Amino acid sequence: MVRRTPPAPAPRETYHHGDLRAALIDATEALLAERGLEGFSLREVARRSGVSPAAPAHHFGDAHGLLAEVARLAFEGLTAALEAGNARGGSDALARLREQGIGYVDFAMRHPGRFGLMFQGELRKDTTLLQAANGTFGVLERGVRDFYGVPAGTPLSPAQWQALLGVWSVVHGYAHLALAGRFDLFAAGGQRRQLLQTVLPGLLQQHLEGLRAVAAAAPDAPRPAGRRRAR
Amino acid sequence: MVRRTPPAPAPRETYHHGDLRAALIDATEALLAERGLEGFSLREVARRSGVSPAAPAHHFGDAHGLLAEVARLAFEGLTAALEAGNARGGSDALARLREQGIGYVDFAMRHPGRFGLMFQGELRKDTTLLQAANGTFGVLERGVRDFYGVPAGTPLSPAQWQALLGVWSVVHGYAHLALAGRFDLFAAGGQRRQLLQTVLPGLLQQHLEGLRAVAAAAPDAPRPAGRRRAR
DNA sequence: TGTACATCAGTGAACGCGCGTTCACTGATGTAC
DNA sequence: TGTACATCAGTGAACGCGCGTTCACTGATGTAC
Repeated sequence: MVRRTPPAPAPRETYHHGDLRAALIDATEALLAERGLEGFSLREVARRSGVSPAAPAHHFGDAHGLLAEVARLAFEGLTAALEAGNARGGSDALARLREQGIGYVDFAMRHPGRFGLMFQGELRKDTTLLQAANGTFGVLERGVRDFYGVPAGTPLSPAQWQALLGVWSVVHGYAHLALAGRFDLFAAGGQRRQLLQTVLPGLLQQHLEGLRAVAAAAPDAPRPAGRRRAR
Repeated sequence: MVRRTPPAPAPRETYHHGDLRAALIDATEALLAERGLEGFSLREVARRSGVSPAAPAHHFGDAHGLLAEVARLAFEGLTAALEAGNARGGSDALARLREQGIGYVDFAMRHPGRFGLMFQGELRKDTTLLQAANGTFGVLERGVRDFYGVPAGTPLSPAQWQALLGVWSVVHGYAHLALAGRFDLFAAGGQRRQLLQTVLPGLLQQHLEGLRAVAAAAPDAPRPAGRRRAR
């Protein structure tokens, strides 16, 4: 919608780019992070990659193809971040879930362009991306199952659904508000990274302890998981 | 980015529209809800309002002016929703905070176009809108102060900051995920409204009870608020 | 109640622009022999 | 090791399109007298 003067394109010495595919993806992520999906354009991405507007077609077909690939990388990356968090949590189920949550927010902060794309745009209708999404959020679900000791296949109780949606909501909301700059009121610039590192873990820990109390009290959640092996 | 054939414009009998200003705002919200900010165009809004592309300029100056007005309404509406929730909560500080949270999510579900606009786009640089945002989220902050019995002016303790960011995150994340269709895995179509009505209150209640426990334990939070008059 | 006229709200054609995509092309790379 | 040639990766001009905004205009409304 808004017009801007394009930044100077980077001239190139060789005819072939070398790694245009990766450059286009990087430029897309940067552009999305700067201007959001409404500021995205294939020509601008080509410009930033120092390449003619027709070049991207050789790698991604069309604009949708490029965005779909960035979205695919987003789900792949978030899945990896959640699984790494889970591993980092060690032998305590609550710690594993907490570290998944920290991984979720950390991924969003490191890849704002990718993260935003997962939750907006028409890519939501793409069935392969829907499957990727299910895979990603399935890691969180397994974390909650792990926490409550509910094996795959067994349906979750209402209180356990509530726990899953709650953990997801709290980390997602934190990430989205932080990226939208809504925490800037409380901490400007460099302080924000510190906010992430100090406030979030405590906040999550507290939230999760609430889940443990519920698990202990609820008749439909047979046992709070306590200490078990990491997956 | 994507081109679509425009829906048939609604023809009009009279030369003057009657209430074009309101019609443009409604059309903008609907368009934002359908296609997001990247699908917004002033011409499409004019088309849907059955009016020539030049007509909106008489009411809003330019495209930015129209979006800014919708954003202003968004902050005004969310402020009202939070305050109504607070009043609905009655004499219990925890209930007041919980009802604020339910109001937050309910507003988002009823006005997806407005809600999205508050957290994306370049309107974030507009200083009057920033003030409106501070006013809106200040209601949440007052709710937390109320809960912990911390008068305005007194700085919040770290644990109380954590509580504020946590409540905000959980309701915001819930709203954003629900609007992004990410809960569709668990509940399709009509069930989603039910999900809102049953899962969210329990989830919030549980989260808030965690905050109460912290308040009772932490030395920097002098007293859990218990029962006090609603503001 | 009627009339002159200022003001307001909308028209529709026109403008220049950036966009996505196409096309015939060309430079560079790699492979078969 | 050298050469012919297919394949690959990028060019740049061109296309048609929808966009936001402008402009001179006109129909409708409301107000002064």
